[in-house]
Amino acid sequence: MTIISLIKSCKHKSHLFQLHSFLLRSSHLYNPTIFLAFLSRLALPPLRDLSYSGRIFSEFPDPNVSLYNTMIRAHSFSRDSARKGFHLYQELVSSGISSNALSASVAVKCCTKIKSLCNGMQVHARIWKDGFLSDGLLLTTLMDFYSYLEKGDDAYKVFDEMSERDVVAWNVLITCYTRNGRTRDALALFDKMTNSDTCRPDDVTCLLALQACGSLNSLEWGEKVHNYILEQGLINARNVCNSLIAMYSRCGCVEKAFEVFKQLVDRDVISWTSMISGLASNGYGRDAIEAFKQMQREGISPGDQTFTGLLSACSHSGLVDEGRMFFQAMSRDFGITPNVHHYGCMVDLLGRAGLLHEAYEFIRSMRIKPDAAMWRTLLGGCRIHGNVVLGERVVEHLVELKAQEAGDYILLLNIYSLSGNSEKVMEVRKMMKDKGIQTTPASSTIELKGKVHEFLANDVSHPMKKEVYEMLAEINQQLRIAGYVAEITAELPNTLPKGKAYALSYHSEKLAIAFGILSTPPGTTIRVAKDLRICADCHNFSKILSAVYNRKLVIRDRSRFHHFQDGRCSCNDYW
DNA sequence: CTAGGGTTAG
Repeated sequence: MTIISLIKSCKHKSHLFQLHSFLLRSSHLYNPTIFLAFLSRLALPPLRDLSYSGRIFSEFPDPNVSLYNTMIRAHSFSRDSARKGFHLYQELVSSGISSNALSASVAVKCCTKIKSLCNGMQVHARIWKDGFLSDGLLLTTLMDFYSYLEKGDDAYKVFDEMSERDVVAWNVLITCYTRNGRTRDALALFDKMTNSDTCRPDDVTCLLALQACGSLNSLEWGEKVHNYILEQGLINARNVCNSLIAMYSRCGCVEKAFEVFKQLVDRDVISWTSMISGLASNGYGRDAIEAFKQMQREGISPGDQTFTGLLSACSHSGLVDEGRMFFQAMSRDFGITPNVHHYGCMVDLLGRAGLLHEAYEFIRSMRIKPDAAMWRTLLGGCRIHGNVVLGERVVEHLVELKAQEAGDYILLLNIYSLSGNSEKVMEVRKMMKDKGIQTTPASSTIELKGKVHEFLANDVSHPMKKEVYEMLAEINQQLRIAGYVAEITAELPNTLPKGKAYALSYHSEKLAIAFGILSTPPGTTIRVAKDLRICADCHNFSKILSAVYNRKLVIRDRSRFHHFQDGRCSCNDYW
């Protein structure tokens, strides 16, 4: 008994090693209970040592289920070892030792890590055979497995067949919805839980709901969840507060995010990172940098995502020198090796600032292989600065990666169009047609009374389409009086027979804005989220609209926010 | 016979 508590109290691997030789000498190690305690300490985090524990496990004369389970679990923590974990499970199953529900649970976990549907289904079949289907914990793991592999229907099926469902099972179901593009259903589920008396939302449920609100740009929903959190006294949970900060930031309300941040007493890296990223994406680059400095003064060390936020702050605000400095400091002073996101921010930073060749050289000098997203970022820079030569070269890289998408050709098209090369524009158009490149229409969403309305480019599906189009015509007229001229760029993928200017006025964001003007009283801020990048014309349109209609307008792009007010935009020339 | 397993925010 004392030996087991001794094992449990080991804080360092070296202590465990010392203990190991003692246990060997005193032959305590052949006691299965003691051996299990020792193995668990050595194989599981925080002291996890796979090779050492693997060796003593394989040397143990007659391993039992628990020892196997511990080893399988030990392998389930990382992608690299999870395959081995699954093999151990197979070994266990064929060894004649009877496996239990826990064995299946940790095996499923391994399958999730290696993303192997077929292995997971094998385990599922075994669970069925062994009659473990009444084990809630095991089924929750299984649900998470299907959800992670984007097999939503299979996850729902498991949920359906569960006899008892606790909060965690519900939470996994919500996660499954958000992961598989059913964000609105996730919120509906949250609602259902608040009204049920059997399964009330806990902190994790709230955090998942907030995540959904953030991705839908649904401020009203977010506030509703916030109220629920206050009512239930969940506001003291740090994970909930951190999610609130992220939600408000993602809805374009940095002020509210900051309020939550201020009231949070024990801020961790995630709190700071959320705040920094929120400030960054909303155009407060300098404040993001200040926050970063304050964070260090308070003794919180930054993580890799903190730098992603910080570098994107620099790129969105055009702070080139600062960005370069932080990028260097990151590995030099903080020991964080740059990842794709960091490199991407730097390419964006240099590209937006017009240092296109430097950006190109930067990509070539990277220690990782550039992915399509990286080249696309540079292509965006070429688009802003109208660099045809480099743009063509970048597209070649994308072709080489076999990753060209419709959006890439559209960007190239824009670049040609900007330089007035209409022949090339036609050529690209033809090429897209020949290659059969499908363009999915852009989408913009706007929330009204808790309901999210979606508009596509040239949309005719909305129930209020007639009013919306009439409103847009009226807005166009009003804006023209104020000097708005539709900018003819070739942004639109789907060319309509009636010509560009026509098509241009039916961009999805304009429809959403018209709907917003139509259905909210004057003075209400209009919040629109768009899945792609806002185009120059819509940007200009929004600027003038904010003055003429005296409205605040917040548009969330695929990467950032545009706050329009009094004829100006928060991002100035860096659109 | 013990113990040991599930969701989660940047």
